[in-house]
Amino acid sequence: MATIRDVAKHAGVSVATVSRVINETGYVHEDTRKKVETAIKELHYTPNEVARSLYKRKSRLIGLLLPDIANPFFPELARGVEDEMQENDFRIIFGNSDEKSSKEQEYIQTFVQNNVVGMIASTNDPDTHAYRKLNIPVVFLDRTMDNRPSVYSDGYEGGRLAAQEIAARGSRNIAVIQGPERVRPAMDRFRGAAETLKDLDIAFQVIQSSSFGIAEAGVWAKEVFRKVPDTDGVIASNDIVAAAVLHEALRLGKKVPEDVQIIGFDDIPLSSLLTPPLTTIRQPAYEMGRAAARLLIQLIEKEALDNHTIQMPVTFTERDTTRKAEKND
Amino acid sequence: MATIRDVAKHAGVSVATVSRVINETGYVHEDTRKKVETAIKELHYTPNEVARSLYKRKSRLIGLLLPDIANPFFPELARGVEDEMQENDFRIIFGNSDEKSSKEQEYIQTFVQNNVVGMIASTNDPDTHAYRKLNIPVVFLDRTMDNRPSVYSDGYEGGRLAAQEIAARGSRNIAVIQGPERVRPAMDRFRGAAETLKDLDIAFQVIQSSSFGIAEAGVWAKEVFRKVPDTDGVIASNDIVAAAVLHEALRLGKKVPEDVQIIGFDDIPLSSLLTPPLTTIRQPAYEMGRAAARLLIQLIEKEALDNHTIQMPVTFTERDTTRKAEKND
DNA sequence: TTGTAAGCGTTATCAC
DNA sequence: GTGATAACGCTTACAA
Repeated sequence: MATIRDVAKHAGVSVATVSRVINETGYVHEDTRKKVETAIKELHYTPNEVARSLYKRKSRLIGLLLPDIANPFFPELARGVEDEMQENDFRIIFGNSDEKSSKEQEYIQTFVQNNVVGMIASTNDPDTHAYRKLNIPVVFLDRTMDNRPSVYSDGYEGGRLAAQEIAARGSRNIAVIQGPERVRPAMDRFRGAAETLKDLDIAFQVIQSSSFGIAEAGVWAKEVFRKVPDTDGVIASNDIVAAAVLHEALRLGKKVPEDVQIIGFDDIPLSSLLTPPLTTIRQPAYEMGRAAARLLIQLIEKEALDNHTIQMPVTFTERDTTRKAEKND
Repeated sequence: MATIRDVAKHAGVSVATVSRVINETGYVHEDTRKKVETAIKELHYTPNEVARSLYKRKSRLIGLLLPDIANPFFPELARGVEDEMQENDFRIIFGNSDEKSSKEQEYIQTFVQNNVVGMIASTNDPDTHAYRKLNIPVVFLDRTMDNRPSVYSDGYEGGRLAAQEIAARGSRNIAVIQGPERVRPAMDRFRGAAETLKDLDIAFQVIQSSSFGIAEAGVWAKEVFRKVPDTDGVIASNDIVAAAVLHEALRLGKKVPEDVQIIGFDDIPLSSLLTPPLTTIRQPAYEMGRAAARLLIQLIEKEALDNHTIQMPVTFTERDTTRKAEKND
């Protein structure tokens, strides 16, 4: 690899001059600039980012910490983050936390060891010391805490919508699957749904689920029909679980949506490919990722405040696991 | 952030000594080691990886380049890579190429600028100059080239299996969806299926598809039933497309698998949640990711040869979009 | 407008 | 056993 010295020698100037043309900083004569530029071309020189990072104490790297990229909601988020970062010449160091604080700490540590300029995290404990003591900006994505920069969608409203719409479509004995307790958006959704159902005076039962994983989804689905065999509507904690519920309902010979209506959360890409296509509360995951990246960049460039939060809209996405609404216009 | 100098001062020794205890290199008296270790603890010192990387001209970072993390096959791969790397204290800089050579080049460049010690890539052109000139090991994953370190599964055999099994289950007018032409595994699958069908003397028609994306899958699915309305078996280019085909078949009122059998490729996590669950040719994506990471680590540590290739088995995963096999034992 | 040299935080060589 | 110190490749005062 050619270094800045090689370029300087080749162009017959000093390294300082080369640095000046690379960074477009300070004066440099047009002729010398040309010389330097051809030298750079000829030697295929590209600056060593590590040396830069060492001197400036900041890199063009950001850390992205997600619970589990294999969970279909997160790739969309990640893709949004990556696209926005890529367009702004930032690169991403990526890690999965599995919701484990130990892995999280480990990644946070290596992020700072690598001089990342910022971090995007989807964590259950945004308030821990580990984040507070960081002197780089952190944007919390999806999982979020008040008063910290974050991008999320309104889980409570999502839950409310789900309850309202499934009720409006005639379900009267509803099973609500409650997501993992320590996952804030899951709890928000649950609260939104439960409170709305209560207000509407509609009977519902709660099924606990302790994870969002594909592996366990089938278990929660079976649990639903074991605990509430005659349910005519289920509000699932996310689309994976909803898909599993749909699958189980069909397997039991129930008609969807005639016998049971099902509403999911997230609108992962495959939801529309299910049969029947899944009605769900959509979160704009890709856009959330992009928004988080944009916010982080603003924070890095000090163009945004430290408590900026962005709430994205959730939308009722009507497909065919719910019946047509009863007249309500 | 505390530096090695701070630690040295705090412990009343030289930086050299601190370095020795950190890296467990050279002699250091038990007592001084203790002193240094407590100093490290008290100051919460962690070595600056950037400085290390600069001096040693190698980091603990590896580059991972995938076509599109939002395509459900790749998160599994990525997760496998990440888990293995994480366990070996390597971190990942991640990028999506969108199969675009320009993005690919850009990432390769920034990977080397950041001193990555190795790279894992899923690319259509593993043979380009961009890779050949690299002086770090590269493992090609899924998309692969002979004579270069790679991990992939046997697409040809997969195609053969799909054809054989769908034929054994009675399909006689088969639609084979051919994946993108420049994607090698897709072509291998197609060849495997087409040649097998030819050998078996079974009629089939080919539907071209130019991408693996979720967005377009529905288009190819419609195409299938437009071009081959009376087909009784479709071999899809991957599970996404298979899911779309299943969806479309059901929408058209066809019975699956009675009227049409469907076989996919990959076995993405959601395939088993479809109704009916999708029969598919499974690739062990997660294990492939892990294997690629392991191989790369061996290459980095010079424990493996430069042309080491690992072929993973594909397996016929029988679920309910195919009929029970006709007696063939 | 350009060059010299210090410094970023490490590791490794060489004396002691 | 331990400590100075050069070096990794860059940026940026400061001088010229």
